[in-house]
Amino acid sequence: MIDKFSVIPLYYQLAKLLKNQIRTGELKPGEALPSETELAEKFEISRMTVRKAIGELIAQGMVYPIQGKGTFVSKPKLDNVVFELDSYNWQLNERGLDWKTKLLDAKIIRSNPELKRKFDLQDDNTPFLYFSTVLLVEGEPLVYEKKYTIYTKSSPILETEIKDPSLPGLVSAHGVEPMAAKKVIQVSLATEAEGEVLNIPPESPVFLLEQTILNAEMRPVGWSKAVYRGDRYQLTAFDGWYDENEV
Amino acid sequence: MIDKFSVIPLYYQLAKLLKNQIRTGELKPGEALPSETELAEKFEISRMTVRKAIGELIAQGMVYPIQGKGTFVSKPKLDNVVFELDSYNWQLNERGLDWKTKLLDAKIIRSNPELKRKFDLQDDNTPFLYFSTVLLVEGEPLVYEKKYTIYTKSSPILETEIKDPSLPGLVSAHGVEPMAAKKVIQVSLATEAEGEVLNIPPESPVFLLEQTILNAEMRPVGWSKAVYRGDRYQLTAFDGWYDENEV
DNA sequence: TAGTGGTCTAGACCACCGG
DNA sequence: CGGTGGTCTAGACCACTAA
Repeated sequence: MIDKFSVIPLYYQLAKLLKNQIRTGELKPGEALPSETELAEKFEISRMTVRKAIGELIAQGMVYPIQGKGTFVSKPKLDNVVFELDSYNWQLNERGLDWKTKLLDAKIIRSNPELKRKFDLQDDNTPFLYFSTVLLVEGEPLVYEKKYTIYTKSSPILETEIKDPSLPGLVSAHGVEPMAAKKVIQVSLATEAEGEVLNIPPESPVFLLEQTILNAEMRPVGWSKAVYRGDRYQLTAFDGWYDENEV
Repeated sequence: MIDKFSVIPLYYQLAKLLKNQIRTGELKPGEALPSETELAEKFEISRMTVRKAIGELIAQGMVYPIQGKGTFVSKPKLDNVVFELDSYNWQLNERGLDWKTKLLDAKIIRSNPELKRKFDLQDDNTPFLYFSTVLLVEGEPLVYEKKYTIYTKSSPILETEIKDPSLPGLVSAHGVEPMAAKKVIQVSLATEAEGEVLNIPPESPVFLLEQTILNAEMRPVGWSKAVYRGDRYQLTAFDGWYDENEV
């Protein structure tokens, strides 16, 4: 079952073997795997190698260990709700589509109550750098985004800031290293202005993506609100036990 | 720096130490970690223990190894787009909220073109089990769902099928073990009927979650379409480097 | 050639669980 | 108490990289 002279690592062979047993139902959810010692003896490999193999399964959530009892097969938990924003965005470069980010506006603005709240600030005079952009794919507007960062430098707006229009890029262009990001997606209806920019009727359903960039101290240093056309974007999730090398 | 007599595992102490160095900027993105041998000598622990510590960082995406060169600090990739469906759903049991799933309809139906397509079927006579439910939280309707599974058993609809109204639960109640699930989220506007069930005006923005359950052979065995109230649900994502024990 | 990470071994002791 | 997984060691050989 395991080829000790193969170039494929032993732990990898064993992991694949166990995964197959689980996927075919030879090992059913709730059942225990053979103990590490048993597996080591059966395949004539060291226990550490067995542990590395089982570690792979644990990392993938297919089994869970209980100290003093054994390692058990989990049920596929299909109630996971981890989604990826399916869009042209990720495939833009891969697909070779014609896309560009068009700059609509860029200016320095004073604080306002909403920004004060979003950035968790006390004073009222913090200047912000404001950008608004549209993502055009094949000439069609798909995303309308308004971005705000704290304006620390007193230098003029630079070319480089416009070249990387992503919010993390914008923040780091200002010398602040982004360390974390929080995003919230909601549904909404396009306003008149948004509809005009995105070339869709007002009241059309859209995704609303609010993004907050945090620095190492977990303080907000960037914030943006993006409107995604509902007719062009969707979120997808795929969960379960399957062999990545097969699918 | 590392307490060899602590109850805390050495690999865990070392992992935490390295994480801190990265988060504080002592080790910057692109820089190499000390080699495994160096770390082992410096802290007077075995190389295998060092490797286990670094393995944690690799799993978290904070560093990446290159054979023959070293292990390097990655940049925080904040363009990740992995969202969790934030809802009362997960907190229902934890929060002790009053919730229940109300069964609106349950019957056996014949195939139709849409189901034929979704289940990738040839013949036209496959019977389906159809359920429609509403999730009520604190008496308020939040989710309206229509579920379909292939009706294999000729037995009547059982109590147990109604007790676990989740789609995977429904499928497994029919003797088919669900192994994978595909979900797609879109935005939409509530229809007249949906608005009535959810107690919102028609044309309100809603999340539309389409779910397909697959068996071990990756064939569809369950399908559902759920309407989530847009004013009560949102998706959230949090990416970056932070210590899970601090946040 | 020297240094790196990748794999593997054959032990050891421990904490935990069940009978 | 014996069996389980959790940690740790001190070696070994390998493939890969760079000088």
